[in-house]
Amino acid sequence: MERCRAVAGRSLGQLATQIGVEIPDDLRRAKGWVGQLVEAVLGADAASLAEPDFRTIGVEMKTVPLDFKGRPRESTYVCTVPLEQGIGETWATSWARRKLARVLWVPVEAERDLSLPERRLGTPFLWSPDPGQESILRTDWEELMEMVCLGQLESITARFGRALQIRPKAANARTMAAAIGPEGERILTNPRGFYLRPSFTRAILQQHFG
Amino acid sequence: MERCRAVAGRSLGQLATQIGVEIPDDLRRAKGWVGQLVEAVLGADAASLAEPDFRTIGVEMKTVPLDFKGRPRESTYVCTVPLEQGIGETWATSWARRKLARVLWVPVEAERDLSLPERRLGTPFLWSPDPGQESILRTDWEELMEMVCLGQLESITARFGRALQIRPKAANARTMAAAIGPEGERILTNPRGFYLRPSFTRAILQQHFG
DNA sequence: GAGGATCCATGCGTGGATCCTG
DNA sequence: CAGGATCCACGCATGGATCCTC
Repeated sequence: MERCRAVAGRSLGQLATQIGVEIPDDLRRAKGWVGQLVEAVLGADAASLAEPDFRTIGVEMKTVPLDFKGRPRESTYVCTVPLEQGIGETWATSWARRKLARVLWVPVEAERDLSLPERRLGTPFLWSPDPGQESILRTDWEELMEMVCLGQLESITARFGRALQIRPKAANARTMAAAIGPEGERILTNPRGFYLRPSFTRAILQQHFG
Repeated sequence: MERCRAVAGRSLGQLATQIGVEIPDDLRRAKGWVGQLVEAVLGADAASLAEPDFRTIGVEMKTVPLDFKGRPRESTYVCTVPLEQGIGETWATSWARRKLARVLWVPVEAERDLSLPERRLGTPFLWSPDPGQESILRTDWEELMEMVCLGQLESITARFGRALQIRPKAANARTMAAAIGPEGERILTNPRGFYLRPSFTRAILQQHFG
């Protein structure tokens, strides 16, 4: 948290210079660049720094791109959807719940007309779902995973789920992974991920910053 | 087979120059180099050439390093041992049998005092196990896999098996994979591979070249 | 605006085998 | 000598997310 206070208000340009990484022209070919930069600066795993590993303290870091009004511009990727192994799982044991149990949110300016180097970080903060939020997440997860397990994956769209949605997550639409089909058979389909809707993330930010 | 005739007798130096790859000083840091060179020259998968894929004709290629008397200097790696998934398998359905069903053997000079560029290829030839060889392989495989499935993997040494043996196959001894333990529990152990003993490979060469 | 599609970095497993010490 | 240990290349999956059309 000390390191978090130290980065609040700094620009991506300053941070990139500080750790000596090159800044891409834009994010089209480097979509995860901001997240990886911030991980490195804060000393998470992905950086090969001799710093404490966030996993060892059970904290997941997520950057959240903000528009000029401070609202999330994008959904937040959570984890991949278990397309075949989901049958024995429950919300309590799920990968999604573990990922969302303790999140370090890092707000980042992300208006398109703001160049990458001049975009600044907000103040990072730790969050865990309150009972109401956890209940919504659990309900969404259970409804979606029930469909997945019953072979109804193909009829799931991103419109399902109040807070948690399922969307494609792959290099491209030709990428295939095994899943359960309508008759219980094995089918090949595009890999999917769980994502948090911007409206949900927005509520978290409002809850914290008032 | 036409391409095979064309490479017989050529040196590794000639072949490397032909396809424009650099020759390492020795094989210590490039153990698979010879195999990958020959694959590329013959137009197998691994080469990104627009040539027929050996997999499409069901042929596995193996280089075999020879001493000055024409005897194999090393064992031949076949495939990894299924440490957890072996229970439902039989020799008939096994990965090892598929790999060994049709092999293109490529003899290569490999005396240590022969420099890499001057080592020459012998004449490659296609081989499939004859009934006697298949019987030996099947027996070895069945005995070894029975031990693996019964949780006796840790007591298997490279001394087991007439033709097919099990030895470590990993980056190093710290690499771990899941396997079945003595009480049927899940244990972590070093990954293993199936290998053909040099004596078996030697018999194949004698059978072919007389 | 948001659903569907896509992009890069990196770790891990497989496939190519040979090294090396008791 | 050969059993046990190791090394590189490369593909694929995961983790970091944003792009890009309706």
